[in-house]
This record gives sequence, structure tokens and C-alpha cells, in this order.
Amino acid sequence: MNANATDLYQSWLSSLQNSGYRLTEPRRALVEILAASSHALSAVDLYDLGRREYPRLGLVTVYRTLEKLEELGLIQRVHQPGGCHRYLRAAQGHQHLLLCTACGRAEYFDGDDLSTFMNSVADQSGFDIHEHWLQLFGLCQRCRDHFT
Amino acid sequence: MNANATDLYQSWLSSLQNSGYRLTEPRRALVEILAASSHALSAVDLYDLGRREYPRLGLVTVYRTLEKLEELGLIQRVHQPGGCHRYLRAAQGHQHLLLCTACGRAEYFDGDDLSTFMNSVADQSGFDIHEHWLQLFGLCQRCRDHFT
DNA sequence: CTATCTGCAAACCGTTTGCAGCGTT
DNA sequence: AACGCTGCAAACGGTTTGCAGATAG
Repeated sequence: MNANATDLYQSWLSSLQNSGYRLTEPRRALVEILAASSHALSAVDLYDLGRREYPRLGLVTVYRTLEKLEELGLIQRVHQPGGCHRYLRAAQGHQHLLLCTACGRAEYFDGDDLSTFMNSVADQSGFDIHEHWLQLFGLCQRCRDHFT
Repeated sequence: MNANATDLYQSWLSSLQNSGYRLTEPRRALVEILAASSHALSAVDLYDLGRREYPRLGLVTVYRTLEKLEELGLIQRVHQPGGCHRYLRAAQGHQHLLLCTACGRAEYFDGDDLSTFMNSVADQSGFDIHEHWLQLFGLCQRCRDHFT
């Protein structure tokens, strides 16, 4: 776990505690995994990874922990083309997602440049836009090298 | 059903037939609904609407018809914040989606302006971007008027 | 007449809920 | 000691599959 992930881990644990939630073994394990991961993970991914650290972990606990972390704005759902979702640390400000279709790596990029575009769409359509959802799919550097 | 929807209806039926699929009562009913709808519809929406025209319709047939229409590129899935998906006539070229969170109305808008943005993201990230997914959520004109 | 399509029932998968016991605080 | 949290099992909702009869071509 690098410095950045350790910071995230500590701050997420504090967030949980400050909101009146208890710090338990399964929660520590899940927070550690999520804070350190560069991939969007499914509930079952987390279950499998979590059991390496805490073998008694149940899938239900994974869901309940995800629910709390999402509620606190620490993680967010990532929607997959197939339909089911994965979880990833939340975007900071106006960031959007770049997902590798081969390895699942997830990266955020800044998207402030989009505001002019949004405004023009709002004007033309008459919609009052509240939220936008932008995800790009492709091959990350590592997978490109790997496949060529 | 307006002229545009009638055209879509006829062309979708032809597409089905040209691909070796049969034109049956349930399929005609579902195609008619989808071609005429300005809203993204769930499988159950289609089931309910379809039964008004063809009461013996089964939910399974809805799914199987959606599968074929999607395979032929005539409709596409719309991903909802909640998780489950709805179906809508497919985008033409580089269009993106605008969805009303109140009434479910769906509109496409052109998004060619995004290519410069995509290129700069590709350059900065090292990703080879294959696909992008942009959906905007808000209130449509009609619902704005209704709520104010 | 044949192959495809249909509807039913049942299986399926990801997710949620009820509950009795465990562990944090 | 009290209450929140956990894991199990069972329920749940949306979707898919197996099958025998119906229907388009």
C-alpha cells in the first residue's frame, strides 16, 4: 500500500468513525482493499480479496460496507456495459472515468472543459441538467503494450 | 403513431425479416411501441404496454425480442443511476442521451464536439479509447413547467 | 410441413432482509 | 453492559433457460 492509499485508508476509517460507525475487522479489510485498488471492483471481487485477509468475511457484509462508504461519498458505483456495477473511490470534483476493458483499470480525468458543452446542450434542449455521467472505455497503456 | 414512428416501425420489421426472423403478433406489437416511444422503457413497461395490444404476451417474449432488436442495432440499453436498464431506439452516429429524471423522457443530442476532448484525454492518459458513454440527467421542459 | 417462436414454469444471479449471536465501544 | 455489527439462511427482483404446444413461412 503506497503513501496515498494509506492516507485514504486512514481518512476513510476516520469518516466511518466520525459518522458513528464502528471500526471492525471486516470493515478495515474492505476499506484497505478499496483505498489501495486502481480497479473498479465488484462485490464478489471484494468478497474474494477480503477473505484473504479476513477469511470469515461474508458477502452480506461486503454489501453493507459498500452501502455505508457510498453514503459517506467515499466510493461510487461504476456502471458496466454489461449491466452490473462495480465500486471505486469517488471522483474529486468534476472528474470522469476512463476504464480499461481488458484489465478493469480505472482512472479519473478532469472534465471541467465540458461545462461549455453542457450549457449549449441545456440551451438547445430546454432541459435543466442536474447531473452528467461520462465514462470512456478503452485499453490502458499497460494492456496496449501487452497485446501488441 | 406519427410519420417518423411509422417509418421506424416499417424499417424495423424489414430488418427483422431480412435477418431471417419471423414477423409475429407479439413482435409487431413490441416494435410498434418501441418505435413510437419518446421514453426509455423497461422490460416490464413493455410487457404492460404490449399486453394492451396483445393480451397473451409473455414477459419472456419481451426479453427475447429486445435481445434481437439490440443485436440488430435498432435499440440500445440505457443505464439508469439505480442499476437496472431500459431500452430505447439506438443513437444515430455520435449522439448522446439526455434523460428526464421526472418523467423518463429521452432525447438524443449530437456530440461531435467531444472529439477534441476525447483526443486530449487519450493523449494525457495513454489510453486507447474505443467507446464513450455520455448521459445527462435533468428535467425536461415539460416537467420544469409542471413543477414551477 | 418444418423450423421458429411462444408462454409457462422453474432456474438463475446479484442483491437485500430477518434473525440470533458476536465484538466494539 | 449495550448496541451495532456479523454471518447464515432465506427472500427477493430482474433476467435466462428448458420444454411442449402454437404459428409463420
